[in-house]
Amino acid sequence: MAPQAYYSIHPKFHAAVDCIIFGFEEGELSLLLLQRDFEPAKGQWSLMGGFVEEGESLDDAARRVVAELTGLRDLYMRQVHTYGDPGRDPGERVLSTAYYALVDIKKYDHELVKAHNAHWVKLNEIPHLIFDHDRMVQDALRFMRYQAGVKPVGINLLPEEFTLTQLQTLYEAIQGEAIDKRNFRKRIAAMDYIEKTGRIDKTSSRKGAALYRFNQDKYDGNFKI
Amino acid sequence: MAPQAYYSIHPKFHAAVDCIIFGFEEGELSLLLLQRDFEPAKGQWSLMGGFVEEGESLDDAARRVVAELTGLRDLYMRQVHTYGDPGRDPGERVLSTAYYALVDIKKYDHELVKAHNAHWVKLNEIPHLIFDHDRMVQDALRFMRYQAGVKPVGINLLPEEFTLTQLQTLYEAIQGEAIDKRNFRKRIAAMDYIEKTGRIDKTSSRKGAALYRFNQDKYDGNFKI
DNA sequence: ATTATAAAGTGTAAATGCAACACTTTTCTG
DNA sequence: CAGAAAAGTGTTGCATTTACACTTTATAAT
Repeated sequence: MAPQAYYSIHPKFHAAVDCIIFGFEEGELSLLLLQRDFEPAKGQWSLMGGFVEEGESLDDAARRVVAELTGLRDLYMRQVHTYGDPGRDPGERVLSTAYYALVDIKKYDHELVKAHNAHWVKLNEIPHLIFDHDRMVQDALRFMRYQAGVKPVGINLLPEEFTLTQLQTLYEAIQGEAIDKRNFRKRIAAMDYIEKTGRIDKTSSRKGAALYRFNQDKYDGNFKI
Repeated sequence: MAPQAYYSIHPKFHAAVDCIIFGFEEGELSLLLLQRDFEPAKGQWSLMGGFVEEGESLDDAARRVVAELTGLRDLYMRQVHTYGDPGRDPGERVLSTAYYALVDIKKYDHELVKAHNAHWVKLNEIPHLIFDHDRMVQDALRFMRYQAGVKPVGINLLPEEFTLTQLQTLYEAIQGEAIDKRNFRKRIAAMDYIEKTGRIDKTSSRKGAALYRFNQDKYDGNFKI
């Protein structure tokens, strides 16, 4: 039996990635969703997705797809799950791998987003999405929440410098419940990898709030030895 | 543009599942691994895997593949991750989704396992595996450990009735560290869904140890209001 | 029959971590 | 200069977790 025969008796499938793109604004989490002006499912809402190309890894495909919509590279992205039920895409059979991405909502490319007819939609205002995208969003949200409870991934949703109030509001949005300010600041103070920059943000209060930044090196250092 | 054209300009890929099959014996976790007497990579060690067929979901493919090797159905299985780097399979490009399965090591079909040249290998004696299967095992182990810390999935590795010593030894194997007996039993006592059967196991002690069983209904009930 | 053995089974006290809680400071605006 | 609006700051009680050692029971050996 020729070496290739081992593979060729088996079917092949389209492979896609679908991206759950999280942003944070006005104290709430939002997703960047497409109001599709293209087939299939034209007119309906969906996640941003795309097919995996030859020679492209799944991770690369997900990064490309997010960059096509937002113009942003080097985002924090994680694979969530792969959805493979026959019939999940009513057109042809497609295996789709969901990724979530965290973006600083101040930074995306507005032109690209407009060109794709995409919109930031607050978490509790999300419309029904096509195919199994609703479930993808649920799974991604659960996974992102879990990860945010374990490591400081949420910081990817904020600008490089942020106030403690912003950070707290973010974590309240992620967890979906209020956090005590003093307990929160105590916890942050114990994280030496969240450090004061010395700069002051005057945009949101008269008194001004200290700006902080995430120090990746110090964070990595906590796990050595 | 014909509806199909949307899909057909994109490449298709082989889709496989690879299964990390956990068992528990002699106080240690083991994996059921193949010593391959077939191509590709004949002679090397690998996970049990198989291609996804037409009309078959990923979950179904994983269940089928595990059943082909063990004869067991209705196992506790969870998707871990999908591996899609080009070149991860040196033959042709294959996207592979890893699943872990938990089996009661007393119950598998010895004939089938022998026919596949598969062997139970203790976790700390696992040889190098082909392709990216080493990484799959690491990812599956981490995920299984996490899940075992959150819900009582480990019970799927034990017979239906088990002693508290067996259960403790299992959790020590999963966590990789010793647990205090009195604290462990206190915690179990607080779980009303782990209940005494009234039967006694005399095989491992002169005194005899009470047998317990997992009550799925009571467990589910704990989450209703 | 007695004793030795081997695992099962059992409670308390200290320490740590987590949650609850309210007022002062600062600066700008009117 | 008075008021507003957000930033910033410690302590105490409660709950959870950890540390820790002896008794009980049935069988096997003598």
